[in-house]
Amino acid sequence: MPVFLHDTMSREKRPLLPKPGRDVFGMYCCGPTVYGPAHIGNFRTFTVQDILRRALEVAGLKVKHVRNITDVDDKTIRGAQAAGQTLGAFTKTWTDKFHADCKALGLLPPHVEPSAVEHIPQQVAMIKALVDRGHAYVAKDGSVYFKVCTCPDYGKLNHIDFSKLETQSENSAGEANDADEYERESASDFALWKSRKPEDGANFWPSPWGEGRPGWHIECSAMSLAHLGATFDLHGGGIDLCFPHHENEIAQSECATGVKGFAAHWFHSAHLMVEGEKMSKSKGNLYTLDELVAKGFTPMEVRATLISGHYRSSLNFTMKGVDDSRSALAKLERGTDRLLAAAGFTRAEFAAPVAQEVQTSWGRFAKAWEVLQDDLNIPGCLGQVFTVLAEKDEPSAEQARQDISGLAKILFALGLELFAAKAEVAIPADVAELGARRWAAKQSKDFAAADQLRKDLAALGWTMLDRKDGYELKKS
RNA sequence: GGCGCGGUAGCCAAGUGGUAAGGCCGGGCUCUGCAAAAGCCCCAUGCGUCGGUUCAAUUCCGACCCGCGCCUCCA
Repeated sequence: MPVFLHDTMSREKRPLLPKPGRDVFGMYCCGPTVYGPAHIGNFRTFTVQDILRRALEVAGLKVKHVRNITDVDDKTIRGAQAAGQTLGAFTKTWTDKFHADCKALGLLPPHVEPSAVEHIPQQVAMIKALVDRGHAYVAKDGSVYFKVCTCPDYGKLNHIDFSKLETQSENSAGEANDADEYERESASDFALWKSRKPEDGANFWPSPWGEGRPGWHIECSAMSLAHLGATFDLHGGGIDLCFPHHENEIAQSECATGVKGFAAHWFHSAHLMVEGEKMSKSKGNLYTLDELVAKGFTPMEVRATLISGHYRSSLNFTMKGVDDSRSALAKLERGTDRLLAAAGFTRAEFAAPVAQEVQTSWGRFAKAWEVLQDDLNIPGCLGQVFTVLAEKDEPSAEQARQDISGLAKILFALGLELFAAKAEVAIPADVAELGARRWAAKQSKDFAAADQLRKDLAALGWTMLDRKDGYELKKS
């Protein structure tokens, strides 16, 4: 059975399969603008996309996952100038940081990660096609704009009838939407090519219309065309990109290639709230992965938190939520350990299946997989996993082996890596000594002394956990 | 105004026309010198409000209340 997913354009849940005659499922996801560290809101979207890709692979599809790097726009140019760096050096710094964060969060690298700067000739070619076909015009200053009124079905993704729409007098940022100011014929028209301005510094490229740089929307159209063709299977991004970015992509691509059906399926994920509030710079709640790690959370705990809600619902990210995820992951590990013991396997034998390998057995986790396949219901899937792990009857070794096969695939699809080596917390010498003395006191049944030493340890912020044949010191 | 999303226990969060998964927290028990850890058990007669359809609605329909998103470059 294929994976079913809600499609933004048709507003229906539809099966995900490659186009007839193709054997690879092509998916394009709008990637980060590399002008600073990505925040957890960005990573929610990328994590959900990662799980979709993993689930498709577990389902047996060959997937080509393309996710771009936006490395030229207002923010990257301004950032590079503020840092006194070239655009390339500046964006490389943040691209590297993005990759490091992705790896920590267990995101599989996309199969292709195109850079906008490296696809400027393709963008120019696409703009030229739009001009030649009468879908774009050149303004006095050499900028090129897409002429929305030449695209009759513009608005089809967002179900907006643009011919009837009154243009707003200002945008969401409170700035005037003044067509004249931008030399546009209509306020709905958008820039394909921006003529060179002094503040762009060294960041300009040649074009038939003079020096300048590409507009934002055209990047994704050109890169998806270059790597997936005029039509492909799925296009994803955060819900905020639905309009205008994705609407514009459709218009540009379909008008430039003359081929309708740009993306067969549109996949949008909802936004993250933080502690009940919308994330914003002014509120200072744009957490980065580093900030959460500094608070003592592991990236895997952050990942588990980011997927604790359905992708189409906004999720309230809280520190308590990450704490909850920590406890839940620990419970998942204990349950997995029990199952491994019942199957006669070691942790080392519990490896994630290679992506292309399709094992036949789901064991008791068939239901969990079924739930995940239904519009990527991650919380429902995890609920099923816990339900099975909590079942009373001890499974037979054979049953447990089948279960392990299913569980490994589920956890691979979710990208949840268990049993990661915990960071060793250095134990100060004085704490270690108190611990040793308490253990000795306990062994000699001097419980009064042992209790006092436990209190001393607590005063230093440490907890002592007694085992049968030893003890463990943990920071409390 | 246009186009959408959502309101389920203390917190988070699935789901269904036939009587509410799961996680966290909390409580109880077992184990234990103590403390933990672990295991077991308990924890919504209720799913924003009011109507309607139905043998039956949290689930469908309508109205209303509340929260949220996008509407020109924010994942």
